[in-house]
Amino acid sequence: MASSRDTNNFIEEIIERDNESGKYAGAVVTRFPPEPNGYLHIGHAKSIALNFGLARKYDGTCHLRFDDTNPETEDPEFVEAIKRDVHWLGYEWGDNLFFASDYFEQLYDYAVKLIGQGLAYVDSSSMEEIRKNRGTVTEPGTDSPYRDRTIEENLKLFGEMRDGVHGDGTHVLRAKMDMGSPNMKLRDPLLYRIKHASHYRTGDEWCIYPMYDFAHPLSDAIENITHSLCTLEFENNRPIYDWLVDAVCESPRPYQYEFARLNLNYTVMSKRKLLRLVEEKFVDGWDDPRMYTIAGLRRRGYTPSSIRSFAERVGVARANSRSDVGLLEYSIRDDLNAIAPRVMAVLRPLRIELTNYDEGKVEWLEAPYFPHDVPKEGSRKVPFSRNILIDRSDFKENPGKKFYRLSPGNEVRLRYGYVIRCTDVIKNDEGDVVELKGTCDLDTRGGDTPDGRRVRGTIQWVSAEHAIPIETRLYDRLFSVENPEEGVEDFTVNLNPDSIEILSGSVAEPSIANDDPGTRYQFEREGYFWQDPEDSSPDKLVFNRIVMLKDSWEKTVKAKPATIKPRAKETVPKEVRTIVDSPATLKMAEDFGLSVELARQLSKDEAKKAIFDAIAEQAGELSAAVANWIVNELPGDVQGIDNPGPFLKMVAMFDSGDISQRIARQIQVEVIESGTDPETVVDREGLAQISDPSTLEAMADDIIARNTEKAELYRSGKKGLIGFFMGQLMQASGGKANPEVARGIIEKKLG
RNA sequence: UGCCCGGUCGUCUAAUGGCAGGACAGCGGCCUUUGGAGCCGUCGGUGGAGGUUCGAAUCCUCCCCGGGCAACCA
Repeated sequence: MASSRDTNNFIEEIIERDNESGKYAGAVVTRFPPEPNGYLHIGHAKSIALNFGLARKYDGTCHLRFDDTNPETEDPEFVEAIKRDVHWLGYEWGDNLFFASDYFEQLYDYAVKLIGQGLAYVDSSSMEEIRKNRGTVTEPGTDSPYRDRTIEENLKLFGEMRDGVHGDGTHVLRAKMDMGSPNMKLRDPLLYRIKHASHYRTGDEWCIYPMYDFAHPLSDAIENITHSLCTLEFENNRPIYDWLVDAVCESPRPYQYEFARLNLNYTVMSKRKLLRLVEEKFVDGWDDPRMYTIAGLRRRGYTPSSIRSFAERVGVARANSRSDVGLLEYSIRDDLNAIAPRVMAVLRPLRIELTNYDEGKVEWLEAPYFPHDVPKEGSRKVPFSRNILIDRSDFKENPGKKFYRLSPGNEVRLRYGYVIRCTDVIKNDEGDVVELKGTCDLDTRGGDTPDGRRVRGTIQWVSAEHAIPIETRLYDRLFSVENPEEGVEDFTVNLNPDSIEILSGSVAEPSIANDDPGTRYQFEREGYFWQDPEDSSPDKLVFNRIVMLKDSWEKTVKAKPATIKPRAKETVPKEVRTIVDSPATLKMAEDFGLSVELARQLSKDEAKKAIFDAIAEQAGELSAAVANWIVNELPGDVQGIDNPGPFLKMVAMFDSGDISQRIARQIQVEVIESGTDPETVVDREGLAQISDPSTLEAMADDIIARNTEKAELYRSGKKGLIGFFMGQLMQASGGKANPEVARGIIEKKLG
């Protein structure tokens, strides 16, 4: 079976079909179209990876286009931030950096053209009137009184709008579509509005600005985009896209495809909610390492490649979904595991004095940067001395059964160091452990036990006199529930109060002083860390925890928190519905010998019922078979059957077993459309059904002989494999085998 | 309540009428100088009811559930 890596998502399927048909002569041009009004987040990263990834995969190009059509919210600061983020993620747009605002003149010309075609008009209604006339989801809208203005008048008014003679909100340009459309987006969508506002790129050159529905499709068309990918909420806008592009664009034209946006559990994703977190100081800015903005992830220490592989792993589909943030964490661990040097740091130090180790003595022990299973070289020396700092959590005065670390009287190995034993516990007046005393087995330098005794625990440590003080910042999920927005008025009530813990008294081994400040480490047994790019300095080293290590110890200790989610509630119909069939339906069933279900389905479908009604008489005894075929096998786009004779004959041939259903399906379009005698088609193509048992037996023998393992599996109980054998046989016979007979033979032979 | 879209292991995603597969998570084991990594195993799914078919996750009907749409935002 194919793995997820080499199966295509639905967009790749579309592209490959288009490449095969030569629709765009093999060209693939995508685009990432952000509006420069905020920072990019991990959801955008999915879209970026999709669009740029597709271009990369199909040897195409991906444009970076700023959709800057609303001067009131946009800012050049965001343009730079977005460019930086896209670039950081590892994608290049080369010369293909565009701005919708560069197309304003061209878009204006398109609008004029549309007016000239009678497809757009200037509406002078107020905002309230427009809103009122739009109707509701259940009621159609009503036409604007300005809808029938002459082309000349529209042209004049639109020109005046551009020239600034009208005030904000006095007129808009609308597409003349359909105020009665059940799709509300199509009720004469607005194309241009007047805004006497300065645009960050075009200044005061314009006082009318195009709306998304107008600018976006036409910008795609201008740039010769082939596949325009957006999120699901734009689905209802697609008809506008098609309408506009068809109106002004020659083929091959771009097409819009929608996919599901990324949602992550334990966080919020929308720009507005992220903005609230920043503005109300729940976090410390857009690049707070707890934020799933690109800037936040970058500062936290995520690598671009980890985000790309995350996007790859979540995939692309059309079903709304909420991905597990654990998958993102897996992605960064997976990435860093292979590249991050291991060093030792102690987050919450506890001193242990090794009373048998000479005071003032220092040994520099060899410590490899990578474990045996990471194929990378390198090592450094770490100092060992009488006073050692270990993590408080690695000592337990009353250890449980499965606690393998240090406890009074017991041994633990100091990684790359010695095996030590705890001899004394020193407490303060409050009874807190403040220091330990112990001994060091001098024969175990490097960690090996010459006598072969087993030491189960190994912990990290730092020599007290050589320790480098650092601050560590431990991040946890920003929200304490999977879906912060669910069931509450204000999502901020679900904020996790412990999403950050700052430890000012941590220490690290001295070797890190010589490293590049951008180094991502694994602090052994703690997690992946790197220096905070904003707050860390040589005087005060500050480390962010990028992600914890997977910890199966935590899990065994902590009583499983209630991860038990309420099981999907049973779906019981609110009321038991009784289907009441109309007398006409029952009569039809009676008259033609149809099952009630079949009659019901047939009467439900007007087009199919009409087809049946027209030929029912002629069908005679065959009427039930014909009705069945029409309901279940006739393609939905068949409008009518002009010449029913051949079609009836085909059904008869299927009914009598002359041809298989598969073959009948195969030839039905030709038979219906051209009225060819089905017998002619069958003879010409040699499609007669094979029902002769000896022929089929020979085929079955052959297939079974070539698939002995599968046959064995079948015999041992994997009955689903019958489908495999049937498929093989149908393929071998060109679809002509009588399936019923064939199945019987296979089942008998596989016994 | 109108229209549109969707519903496959706990999560994400394949299977395009023919073997329900993969990844993450979980569980168990092996290994281990990181309670990491790795390796092996395992648990686990087609929302429901009918219909068509030799055969349905896939096609048809009805029901249930979820999402989107009534900004001069995108």
